[in-house]
Amino acid sequence: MLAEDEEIGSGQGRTATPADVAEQIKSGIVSGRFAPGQRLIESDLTGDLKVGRSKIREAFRILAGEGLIEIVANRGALVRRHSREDLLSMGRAREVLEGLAARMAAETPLSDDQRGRLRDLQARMDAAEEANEIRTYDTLNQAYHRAIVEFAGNPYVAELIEKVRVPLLGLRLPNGFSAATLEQSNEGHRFITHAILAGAPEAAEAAMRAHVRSGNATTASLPDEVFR
Amino acid sequence: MLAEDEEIGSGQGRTATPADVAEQIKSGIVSGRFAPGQRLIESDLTGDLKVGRSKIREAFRILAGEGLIEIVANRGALVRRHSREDLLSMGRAREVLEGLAARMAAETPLSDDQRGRLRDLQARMDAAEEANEIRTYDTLNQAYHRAIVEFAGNPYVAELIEKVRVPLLGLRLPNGFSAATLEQSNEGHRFITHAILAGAPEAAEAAMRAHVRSGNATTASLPDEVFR
DNA sequence: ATGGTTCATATTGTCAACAAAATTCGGGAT
DNA sequence: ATCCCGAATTTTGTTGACAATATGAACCAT
Repeated sequence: MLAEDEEIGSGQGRTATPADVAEQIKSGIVSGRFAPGQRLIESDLTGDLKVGRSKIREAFRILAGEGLIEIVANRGALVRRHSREDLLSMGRAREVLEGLAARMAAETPLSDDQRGRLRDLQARMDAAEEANEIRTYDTLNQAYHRAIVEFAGNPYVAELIEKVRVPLLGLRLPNGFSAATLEQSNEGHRFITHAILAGAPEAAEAAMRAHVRSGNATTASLPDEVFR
Repeated sequence: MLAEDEEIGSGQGRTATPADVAEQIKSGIVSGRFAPGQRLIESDLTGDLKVGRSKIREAFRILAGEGLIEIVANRGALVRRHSREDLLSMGRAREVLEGLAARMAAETPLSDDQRGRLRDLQARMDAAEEANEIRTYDTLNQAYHRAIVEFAGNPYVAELIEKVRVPLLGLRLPNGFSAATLEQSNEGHRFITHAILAGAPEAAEAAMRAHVRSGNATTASLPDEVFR
C-alpha cells in the first residue's frame, strides 16, 4: 500500500511532491469543496497549500490524467462536471471491468487468508443488511469491491476501474442505499462471493455484471439534484 | 536526431503546447527511437524540440498519465517497459472493453453511412486477406476496431481502450500477422461485422471477445525478442 | 438602459537562473 | 585488480520574474 512519509492532512513535514498536491486538490473535489465547473486558480492554491505554482501546475496535469479536471488553454483548470449520461457511460465500462475482475478472482487459487477476508466481508455486509445500517454497508461495499479487484491481481484492470469509479464519489447521495436497493445489492454480493469461492469464473463474471448493471439502473433513476 | 518542431498533426503556426510536445515524445517512444527503460533527459529534449524545460516537464506528466513513461522522484522520466505478462494483463482488459464497444455498436441504430463504412472496411480486409497483403490488413484492422469504438458512442470506453492499446504499438513485430493468424483474425471480423449489422449485441460482444482473446493468445506465444 | 470599445487588472504561459539531488569519475588503500 | 570514498559534473527540483492572454470595469454613443 502507501508507505513512507507522506504526511497527509493540512501540515507537511517534508516538502510536498506534485503527487501530494494533486491528492489534496482531489480530496477538495470529491468532498465538494470545489464545485464542478469551478475554475481552480493557481495563485489561490499556492496560498492554501504553500507550494509554488509549478507544483500546482504539474498537479493539474496529474488530475487531468485521472479525469477529475479539464485543462483548457489560457484558462487553466476546471473541475470536471459529469452529467447523468456521463455517469452511465462510465457505468457500462465499470460493468465489464468489474466483471472481469470477478472472473479473474475466481480463476485464481485464493489463499486461505484471502478466502477468509471475502467470507468475513460478506458476513459483515449480511449483518449490516439485517440491522439496516446503511452507512456501514456502504463502507463494506466499497471494501468488498476493492478486495475482489485486489484478488484478481491485474493492476491495469484495477487502474481502469479506479478511473471510472472516482466520479461516483463526487455525487451527493443523501443515503447511498435505500432498504430495498440495499437488499438487492447484497443479494448480488452473495452470488458473487459464492461463485468466486467456488472457483466459477463464468458465474462470477455474470453475477458481477448483473450486480453493477443493477447499480447503474439505480444511478439512472436518481433525481437531478444528486448530480452537481 | 529529428528535424524541426512546429506543425504537428493539428498543426497551427502557434508555438507548441505541452500537449504537442507530449505527442512528439510519444511518437519517439512508439517508433522505438526511445527504448524502454531509457531515461529521458529534459535538457536533451529542450535541444531537440526547441522548447523550455517546463513544457517538457508538463509533457512528461501527460505521458505518465497515459502510461507511456514513469516519473520517479529526482530521477526524471523513464520510458515504461512492458513485460509479456503486462501485455497479457492489458489484453484481458482490452478483451472486455472491446467486447463492450462491439455490444454497444450493435445496440445503436447505425446510420446508413456508418453501416456502409463497416461493410467497406470488411470488404477491403477480405481483399487484403485474399491477396495476403499483411501490411494493408494491419492498417485496415486498426481502422476497423477504431470504427467500432466510434460507433459505440461511449467516449470513456474509447479512452480506456486507447490506454491498453498503445503499448501494443511499441512491439517490434516483423510482420504483425502470419498467413494463418491473418485468416483466423479476419474470420473473427466477419462474425463481428455480421452481428453488429444484424443488431445482435450479445453475439457481437461474444464474437469480439473471442477475437481479442485469440489475438492475446498470439501475443502470448511471441518470442522474447519482440518485447523490448 | 443597451451594446460596444478601451483600458486596467487578474490569470495563465513561458523561460532562465539558482538550489538540491543524483550520477559519474578519479584516486587511494587494500 | 577491486572496492570505497569524495569531488566534479550532470540532471532534476523549485522559485521568481516577465510576457501573453483572458477577464472585468468604466466609459461612450445610440
